[in-house]
Amino acid sequence: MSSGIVFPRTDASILADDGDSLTFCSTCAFSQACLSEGMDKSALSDLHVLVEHVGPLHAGDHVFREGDPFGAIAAVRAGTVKTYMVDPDGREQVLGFHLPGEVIGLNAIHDDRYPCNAVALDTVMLCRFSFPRIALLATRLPNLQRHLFRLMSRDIGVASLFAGDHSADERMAAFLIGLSRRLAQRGFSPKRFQLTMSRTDIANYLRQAPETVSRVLRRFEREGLVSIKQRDVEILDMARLEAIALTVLRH
Amino acid sequence: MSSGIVFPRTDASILADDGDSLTFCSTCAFSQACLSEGMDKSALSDLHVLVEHVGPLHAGDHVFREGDPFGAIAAVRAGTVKTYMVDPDGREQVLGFHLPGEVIGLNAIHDDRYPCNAVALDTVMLCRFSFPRIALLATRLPNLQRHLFRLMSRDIGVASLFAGDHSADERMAAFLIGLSRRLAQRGFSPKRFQLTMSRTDIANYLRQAPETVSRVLRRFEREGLVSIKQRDVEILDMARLEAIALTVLRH
DNA sequence: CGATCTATTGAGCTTTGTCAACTGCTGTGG
DNA sequence: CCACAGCAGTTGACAAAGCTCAATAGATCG
Repeated sequence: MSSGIVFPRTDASILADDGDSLTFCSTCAFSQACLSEGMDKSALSDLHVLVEHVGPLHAGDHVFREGDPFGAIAAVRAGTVKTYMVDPDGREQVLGFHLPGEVIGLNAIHDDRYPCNAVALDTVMLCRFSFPRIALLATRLPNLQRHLFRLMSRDIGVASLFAGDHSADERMAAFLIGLSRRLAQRGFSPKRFQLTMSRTDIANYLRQAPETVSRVLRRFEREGLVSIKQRDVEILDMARLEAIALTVLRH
Repeated sequence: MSSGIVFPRTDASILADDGDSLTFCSTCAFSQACLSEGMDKSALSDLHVLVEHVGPLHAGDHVFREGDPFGAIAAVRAGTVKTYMVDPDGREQVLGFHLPGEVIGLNAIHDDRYPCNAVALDTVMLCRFSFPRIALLATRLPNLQRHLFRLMSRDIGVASLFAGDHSADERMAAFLIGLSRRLAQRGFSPKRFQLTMSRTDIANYLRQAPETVSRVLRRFEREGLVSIKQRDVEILDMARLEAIALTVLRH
């Protein structure tokens, strides 16, 4: 990391938790969410029995590939995972970027195969949960069932956010604000963060040409909305950026 | 209906089932799906206790509105339901069209409110399922839980289908093929059907101007792919239409 | 049978994509 | 340590897909 910005994602204190994480796993998405939804400690320990800690994966390593038989969902503990499909012409379609605390693989339940690829963009740590086992456990733990339903329900909505027809500016603003909020939710700085994905990936995700992404970012910078050095982003005018993103994000 | 085409959707024999439907409900989405997934008859009767049959609703009637407290999901038994959101500028965004056999409201679980509006486009019959009750039942009936997970998982994928950047032709072809396949799945003709939604709604759903929709449809007609009289569609060259739709639908 | 709404068609324009050139990192090997 | 290769990102000029505006045609419903 060449700049002076410190990114908690790679903070040693989080990685150092690993030793204890099988028994407590303080950074695991499920544990945190389940606790906050009132699940008791004994239920949590049930949950941890079926957790498999995976990683570290390195940039380019795949978590799963399109067509693989579905067996498990995974919570991202550290790093960024990109999900994408390859269309019949061989063109890549980026479906999403998944940050610490987020769960991938929920769209594979339907036909028991992963419908997309998932690849690490940087150093990634995961918790894998066998789906058959977590589903079985969910019949005994209504709060866990509820949590799973809510996770899936949210993904339905998220998928339709960027489906609207919005201008390049609106999409980019929404992308940056979205990242900022999701990072903030996990305790990272909402104003300064790193883009772990290439411009090409961002462009693909936003359904634009990489050139358009580049132009919009530079214009945002000229207008004093953000400061961008390579992949390091600083949001300078959150309010104005949020205003641009409003039609996409809706709040 | 002015043309000579008969549309099973409005066929008297289906509507006439209504009297018996509370006890057997042969057209109910859940019943059929659950049966086909190996759920036994006694489980089904449990399910039917918590079903509330709603309808007929008429064109323009709302099933639920954005912000309403979430209480139930609903399976469409007859007719078409359109889901849409209204963005901060007051512009409508069509999220989807829901045909007989399809379930709406799954995206409301996450924050206990419906995130969108649902309105009948024609005469609509519904089965409403109290979600708290069906979730509770699902803890006793693993097949029901499984069915719910699969329904939600599928919706995640569907939402991202039209998110790609595709040409007007590809989107329209995918829209028509998609309708055709979904109707076929429920026993309707895959070659002849009615567009229950306006051109404006189609355009909005496909993120295009109504004029573009009109032009593409007319061109498809000139090229011998389809025949369109008002809202009655006949697919003349399924193979070629599917080929155009391929990059969107992926199979 | 007119009023109104929906759909179609044409003309011009805007946004964004495409193509091409160039810059500047990063990493490797001499 | 520097030179060079290779890739990611930026910038400019141009093209094209699709949008907007405007006018017309057709359908529906009282």
